[in-house]
Formats: sequence, structure tokens, C-alpha cells
Amino acid sequence: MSEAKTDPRILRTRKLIMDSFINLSSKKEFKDITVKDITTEAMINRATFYYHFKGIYDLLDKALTEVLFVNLNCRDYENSDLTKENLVSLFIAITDFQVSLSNRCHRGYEETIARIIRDQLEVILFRMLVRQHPDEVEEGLKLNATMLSWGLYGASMEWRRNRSSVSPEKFIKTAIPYIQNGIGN
Amino acid sequence: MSEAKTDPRILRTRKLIMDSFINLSSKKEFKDITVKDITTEAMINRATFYYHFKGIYDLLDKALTEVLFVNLNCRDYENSDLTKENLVSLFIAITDFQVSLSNRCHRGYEETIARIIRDQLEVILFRMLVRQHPDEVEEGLKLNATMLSWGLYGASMEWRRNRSSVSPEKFIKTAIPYIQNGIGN
DNA sequence: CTTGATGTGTTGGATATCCAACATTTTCGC
DNA sequence: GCGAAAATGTTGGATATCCAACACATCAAG
Repeated sequence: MSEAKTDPRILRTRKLIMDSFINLSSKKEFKDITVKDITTEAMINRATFYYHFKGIYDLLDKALTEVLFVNLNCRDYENSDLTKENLVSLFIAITDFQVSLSNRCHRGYEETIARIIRDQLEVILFRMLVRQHPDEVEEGLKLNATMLSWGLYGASMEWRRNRSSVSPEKFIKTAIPYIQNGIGN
Repeated sequence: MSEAKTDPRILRTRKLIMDSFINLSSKKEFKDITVKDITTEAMINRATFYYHFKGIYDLLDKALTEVLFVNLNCRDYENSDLTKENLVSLFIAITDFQVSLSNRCHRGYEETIARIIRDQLEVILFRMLVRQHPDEVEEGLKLNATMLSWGLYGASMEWRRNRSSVSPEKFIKTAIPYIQNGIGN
């Protein structure tokens, strides 16, 4: 009954900001991207940016969701199962995104970024798990999603330590069997 | 002294409309493009379109200028001479644009489009000629630009009649010597 | 430490854009 | 032809966006 559609200007402006940010991320280190850079590229006023986002990390939070979904090729992520292929896609999305970010530690922002990535991962994984196992209690699925998100992020950190040796896809695939079948007995 | 810079919203909206129009032109026939199509793609309100343009032919007029300049690779067209290369570029820009428009006669709109193309051509040619011959009287250069614009447009119509036989570039190059050196005596 | 330069956030009044509604014209099937 | 559907333009009040200015934090250079 309560629809309350949002003003088209809001949708347009958000899209302009998101696109500009993602575009800039592929050209510059994250730590070098300023709010002014984004608003200039998006052709909107700096004040307008703060009307929509609490700050650049709030934007990062929401943009990351977009990136993960795009790399998953699923606008209807709600209807997607947690398949082996989706796990690989998620991992690749993470590593792709991370190399576009700063490598240098920037005043503890690394941990902020890490938290954002894990949070978004957890949300996506949880939704997939709920869809895949509609009869299970949600608490167990939630914890499963939490642990998987930490595990995937940790794997991406491990991959970063020696990225030149193997592709992200091949790297994560070595772990897939354990994720799917457990560690056994 | 009098600067009076225009509101950024105006520049952004105009760009969104132009880009959407040019984008749509490459997918649909011109006669099938409606104002609603453009505003939907540009994510702006239909009323806003009329705030900026008198109608779809006013947009066509201004967009055509953009296309011609882009195909000329000269943002600073003011500082460009009327070289052989620029003539070829102009002709290619015209034919490229025409094939993206409707082929069918659409209530005499063909003539409207033709007039717009010639008008824009004339403006560009005149500016180039004035720059190239700063000492000549402008009346002569003006008439020269007028005749050249009609001639170029006529050549594009002739090329359309049997376009499959030869490329626009090769087609116009057969006429370049006469344009440059005159018909002789 | 001081100074200048740069980035972050915030605010109040001005303005471009939105919406809903309307009249008119064009298009198209019957 | 006729009527319905769709496209074109136009208007007044609501709202998102812009601008200029401000306070504050950060950082490098002298």
C-alpha cells in the first residue's frame, strides 16, 4: 500500500556519483580519490554529495555492493544460489576491488575497508544461503555466512601476499572442495 | 569583464540529453525517437527537456553541431583552417550522421534536416574561411561558405543514391581538386 | 612552532528540476 | 470517416541541487 517512490533526481544523482567513483577507482588509488574528484567527474556540487552520503567511506560501502553484484552478473541476486561458480565470482570481485584500492596502510583505513567488504559479503552470502536452505533455522545460516565472509576475506589477504604466483580464480578453487564438503572427520 | 557563468545543472542536463540523443540515434531511426525516449534515457523529466530545447528539431540542430565538431577532432574549431583533410572529415561526418537518420521521407522532415545540416555546415565553413583569409571582405567568404555547404550536402545526397559502390572518403576526394583549384578556364 | 595549502563537513538563500494536470495535435486501427 | 491511444507543449507549486561562506582537521615546508 505504501509505495512512496523516490525523487528521480535522487536516483540520477546517486548513479552519477557511483559511476564516477567506480570509474575513478580504476584509474587512481583509493587513498588519492577525494570527494572533489568525484563530484567534478559526476558534474554535481560537493554539498550535494554530502546530501546523499555521510562521507567517502559511506559511498565506498554502497558502491562495493554494486560492484559485487555486477561481478556476480545478477541483478536478481535474491534468486541466486550459493554455487561453486558464485563463490569463485565473489572471490574474484573482492580481489579485483582490492587491487583498485590502496596497498599502503592509510591511517587504519585498511581495517575500515576490510570491515565493509566482510559486511557486504555476509549479507550476500546469507541471502543466498537462506534461499538455498529454506527449512534451516536462520541462526545457523547466519553464522555460516559470517564465517564464510571472514574466510573469503582472509583468503583474499593471503592471495595478496603473493599475488604474482597464481590467478585469484585458481587460488580460490583449491579451497572450494573444503568449503563444499567440509573438512571431513 | 562580464563573465556570467552558466549554472552547472544546466550544463549537466544538456550533456545528459545530448548524449542520450546521440546514443539513441545509433540504435533507432530518427523518426522513431520521441522526446519521452530521450528523457527516459537521460533520467530527466520531460518538462525539463522543454526548458532547454524548443523541441526535438532544436535538439537535433544543436546535437548536429556537436557531432560535426567531434568528427572533426577539433574542440578549437575556431583555430582550424579549411584544409583538404577537414573537408573530408566534414563530408564523412555528414554521411555518418545521415545514415543514422531516417531514410524514409517523413512528412517533409527531410528538408528540415537538410536545412539544419547546411546551416551548421555554413557556420563552420565560414569561420574557417575567415580565419584562413583575414584580409578578404566577409561578404565574399560568406557566399563561398554558403555555396560550399550546399555543394557538400548535395554531394552527400548523391553519395546516398548509390552508397554501396564507394566509401564517402573516396567519393568526396574525387571532387577535392575542383574545390581547391576551381574549374579553370 | 608557524604558515599556507588542501581536504572535510555544514549551513541558508537562490535556482533548476520534478510532478501532476491540462489542452492540443498526431497516429493508427476499425 | 471516427474514436482511442500516444506524442507534443505548457503551467504552478514542491523539492533537489547549487553556491558562497564558514569552521575545522591534516600535512608539508620554512
